[in-house]
Amino acid sequence: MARYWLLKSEPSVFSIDDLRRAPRQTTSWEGVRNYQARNFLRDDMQVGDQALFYHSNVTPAGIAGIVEVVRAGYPDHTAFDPESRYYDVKSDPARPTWFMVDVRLVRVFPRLITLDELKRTPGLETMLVIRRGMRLSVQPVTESEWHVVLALAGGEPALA
DNA sequence: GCCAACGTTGGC
DNA sequence: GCCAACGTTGGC
Repeated sequence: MARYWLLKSEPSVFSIDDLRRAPRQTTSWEGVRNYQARNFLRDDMQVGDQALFYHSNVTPAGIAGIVEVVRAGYPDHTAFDPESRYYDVKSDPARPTWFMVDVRLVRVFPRLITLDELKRTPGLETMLVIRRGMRLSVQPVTESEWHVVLALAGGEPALA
């Protein structure tokens, strides 16, 4: 049973356009350094799960499209690379602390679904991403929330 | 750039 | 284990 997720990325670091131009429109979701998010990546995300691609720390913030998990959790090797911005001196390759998944672009929405719009949409009242102070960068999304968001995106799928 | 909210660290 | 200090996130 596929699950639904929301993945945050700052577009100045990695945007949905970057993913669209990436080889095979696939990327590793590296650099998550929060334990709760790590647990989702390591333990819960499965091949075939789909995720909303959320642009954070930008005006306006919002959902830009959909990705699909194509590889389940595996160690985030950037934690072992001193040259990486995600290097973590305390992460032991023999017992990795941090994990990542691979995702492939499924769809770019014809327009950004803004955070403000999410907040005003019936059916999304308890969606995690609209919660004040919610910093979790990997979040579960319920099936009903998923369908409401896709209805907002509207129209025919804008395929990647 | 500001700053509130949050997660982590580390002294005790 | 407590909790103040600190660094980061992320909306605005």
